[in-house]
Amino acid sequence: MDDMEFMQENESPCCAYHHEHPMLVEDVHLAMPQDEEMLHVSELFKVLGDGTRMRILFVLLASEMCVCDLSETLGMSVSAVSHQLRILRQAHLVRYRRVGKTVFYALADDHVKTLLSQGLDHVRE
Amino acid sequence: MDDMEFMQENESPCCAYHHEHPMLVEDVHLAMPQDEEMLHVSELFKVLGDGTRMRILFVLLASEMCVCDLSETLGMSVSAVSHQLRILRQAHLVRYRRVGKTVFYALADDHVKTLLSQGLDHVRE
DNA sequence: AATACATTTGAACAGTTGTTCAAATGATAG
DNA sequence: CTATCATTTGAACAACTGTTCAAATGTATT
Repeated sequence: MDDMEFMQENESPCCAYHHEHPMLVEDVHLAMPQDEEMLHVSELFKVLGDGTRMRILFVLLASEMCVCDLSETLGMSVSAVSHQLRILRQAHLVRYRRVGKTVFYALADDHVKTLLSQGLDHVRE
Repeated sequence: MDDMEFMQENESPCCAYHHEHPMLVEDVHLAMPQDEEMLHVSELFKVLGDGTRMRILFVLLASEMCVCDLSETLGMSVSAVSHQLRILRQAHLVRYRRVGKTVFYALADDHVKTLLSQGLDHVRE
């Protein structure tokens, strides 16, 4: 019955199991990363969460490539590919180097490879 | 000069480095996962790519929780949380169990924990 | 049954996203 | 400097997404 008292102290009890452990909600808040950091993580995944960008990354996993070859490999316009490369660049998922008029793109680092294979593992599980 | 001949055989050369290795585009296609599989991966990441869903997952990383406590912890309406839980369920990122009127949600498996910490690692790097 | 509770669902709306098309860079060669 | 090539950028548009609100489930209690 002490527990019931505890539960009624809270402003908005919402179910019989509300705050099963009375401090749970507060504890969870303390254990969680900061909101800002979680939002950064979700922004990273949002960039990975597009079919075109994912296909670009898997192409680059196989080989560094210039924009026009990417365009041909994916069967999309150069412009569409370039727009997506911009988003991948901003998320630090790819790096690029310029050689004359041509720009070659590649995966930024091994971290990206890990994310891709993690994703594959999950859907193949 | 043999290389140049090779390059000119291709229908749409697009830059001086087009098909630097003539078979590159074909090779890449062979090395890549099937399109359908890559799209599955991007759908997984798309689900992870939302701030609300990411916060839900980090709460559940700390503790299994009922919908109303999730709602309170996140400062959002029960309805909004439930809509997002549905999406997380469909992606097999969470599981749930019913106890009376209450429904408790938890992370589906350790695979999800790995994805979350991978994401954190990447943004903290 | 009737009521209350916890959650889910559907429709609607504003806000976001990806592609296309046309125009603008940046780089090289003549 | 002009022309050409590879890429980037901006604006516009249709398609999609997340929240809200109201109504509908499902579950236990009386």
